Amino acid sequence: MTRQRVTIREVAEAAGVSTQTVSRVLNNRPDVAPETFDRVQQIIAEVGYSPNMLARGLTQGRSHVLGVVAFGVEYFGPTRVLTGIESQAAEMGYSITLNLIHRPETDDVNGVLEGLVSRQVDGVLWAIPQVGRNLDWWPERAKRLPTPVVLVGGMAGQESLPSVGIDNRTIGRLAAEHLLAGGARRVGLITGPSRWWEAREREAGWRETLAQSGLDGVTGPVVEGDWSATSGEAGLHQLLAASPDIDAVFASNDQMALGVLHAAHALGLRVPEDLSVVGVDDIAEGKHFWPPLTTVHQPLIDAGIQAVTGIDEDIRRLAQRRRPAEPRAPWTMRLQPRLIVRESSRPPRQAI
Amino acid sequence: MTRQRVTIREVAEAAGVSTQTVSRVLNNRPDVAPETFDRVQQIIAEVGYSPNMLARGLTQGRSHVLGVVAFGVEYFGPTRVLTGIESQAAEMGYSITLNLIHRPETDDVNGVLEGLVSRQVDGVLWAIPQVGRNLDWWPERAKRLPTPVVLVGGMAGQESLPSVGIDNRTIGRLAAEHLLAGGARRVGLITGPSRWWEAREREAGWRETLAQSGLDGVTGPVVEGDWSATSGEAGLHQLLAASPDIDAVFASNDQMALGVLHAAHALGLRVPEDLSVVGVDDIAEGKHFWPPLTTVHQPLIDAGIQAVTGIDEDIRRLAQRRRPAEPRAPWTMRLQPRLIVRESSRPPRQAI
DNA sequence: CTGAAAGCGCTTACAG
DNA sequence: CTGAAAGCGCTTACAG
Repeated sequence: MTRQRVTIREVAEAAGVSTQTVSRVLNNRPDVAPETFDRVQQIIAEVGYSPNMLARGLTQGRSHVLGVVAFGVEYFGPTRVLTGIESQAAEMGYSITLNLIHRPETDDVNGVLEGLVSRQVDGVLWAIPQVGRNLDWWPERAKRLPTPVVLVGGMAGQESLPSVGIDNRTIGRLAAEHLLAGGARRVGLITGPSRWWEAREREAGWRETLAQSGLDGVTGPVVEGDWSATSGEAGLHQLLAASPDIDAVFASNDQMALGVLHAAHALGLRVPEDLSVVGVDDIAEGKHFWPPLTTVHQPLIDAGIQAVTGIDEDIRRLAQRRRPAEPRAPWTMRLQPRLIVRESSRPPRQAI
Repeated sequence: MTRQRVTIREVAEAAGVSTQTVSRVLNNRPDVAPETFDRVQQIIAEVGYSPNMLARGLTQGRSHVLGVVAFGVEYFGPTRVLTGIESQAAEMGYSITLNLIHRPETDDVNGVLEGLVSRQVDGVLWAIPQVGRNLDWWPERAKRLPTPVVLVGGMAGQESLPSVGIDNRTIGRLAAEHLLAGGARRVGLITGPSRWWEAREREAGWRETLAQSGLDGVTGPVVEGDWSATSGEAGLHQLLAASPDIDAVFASNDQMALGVLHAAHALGLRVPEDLSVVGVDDIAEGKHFWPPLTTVHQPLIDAGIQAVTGIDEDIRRLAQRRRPAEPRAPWTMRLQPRLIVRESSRPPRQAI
């Protein structure tokens, strides 16, 4: 931990050139004599020089850092998004600085934005779910930020800001269609917290699809969980209390679906014979639940990748146009979920 | 996205003072007249000034950034460690820059170190598991780094580098003791990959404890998994093939334990009556497995917190002593795991 | 193809 | 208590 950091100046002296020639080599500029280029590069390797990105950032006015603000990292979704962001960022030459928010609705977020601006990040990736009105102020706030912002994750409803999200309504639709195809006549729902936009969208997709089926009474009771397995477990009890004849349950995530499976076992209900169960997320464990869980997969890694690709484009545009810089128009990318059929749900019946 | 960034100079002009007076206010120096202080601070608020950390870092020679290198973030362990690191870092005024490594044994890691040095991080938190010989070169490499390094996570064996880890041997011991107390007479093991130091330590603790029991034949067969539930499922089959009379299984993580539960159901084995199962990690879902999983909890969030606290201390020491800077002696912190008894294992028998 | 000068936005001694 | 000067390590025009 004791090595003295070597600067461009020492490299220049050792090579017998000026510092900006070294700088040219560092940045792979074409206008350097081949011999000079090689000599400098050799010295760089010899002395183990590596450029000071702080200094570079200061002169260039960009840090090559992306600020990522994410909702925890203990949940499946955020983790996937972050994985996509990190790998794509590395790919494109960005570092990321990570801030974790644990209560998406109430945590003060101005402080972290300040911090990111202070650090001169080139762009901000906002991977916080829309809960209550926690995104209402965003368009206004974003305008006063000196960098592009991209919303990423579940929300795809923000028309006024660049965003990449998942089509949550289709998630509900896929689940309901699958349940109907398996012969369900009364489908209960365990939704996520109603303040969560994603939860409401999934519910809406579920509700629309069941209504369109024309089957009488197929839309069963709805109870609100908190995404935890424990709430899914309690949820099944409530559902059965409200409507003992339900033969299928859509849980708005896999954890709650796990709770449902657990409760069903405890009650002696057979899954899927007595009760079909569908979750959302496609967590790795789902394949090994008992029985293996049918679920709806969200392409969240992709969402992370697309968000980085998109913000990079925004950053470049901003850098090109001289002041006054104009961002490109808000863009939205909505990725499609995919049904994964396993054994917790009755298989589609053959058409007669 | 268009606001012009305001600098210390403009604040100084607006306040009618010099830039270093503004700097003093920014850094809460005592030697400023109260009226001046207030006036400057008001202007700062008015114009929405926030300091450029790149410039500050350049002059101060420290970035207030911690470089975190972690093994993925799709697994439970790394996620917990990262959560601890992030919260403690925020608490202590550090930002973190995150690099993810997906293959801990083979991925080239020099590039990410270079990158961190370039970014002038104040310290490096290395949260990569010890697999094969991937840590052998570390002590040598660390010496040539200009910043402190702390190893964090499972490994606590590195005497030559500061580190905070979990006592993995005790994990194996706790599991084996619990199984013995429940009356197990033949205990199989599904271990993690043998190239993983953590897996070997857990196995050693398990083996020692069983041997010390003096019970003949209590040490059952060992099969090697890859941490996945799928490998746990296959593992139980192999274990039974090798020794049909096993009445307990220790799985080296909860995912593999889940696979064991799955396979046991499929085979019609009752858990825990026919087979006691114990895992490691205490993942959130474990409570809702069927039956709820007995496991060994690792204080990984704490490990992350302690790592940040420790490296902060190292950073401060390094900053105080003028060159030649001497790091404090390598320190090691080993945190203790904790058994969580649920229903997948037979309860301890009463002493006669 | 290469270098002398200026500057990015701060902080650190050094005067007063 | 406050300011003029220098410098952190680079890059960006500008000359030649």
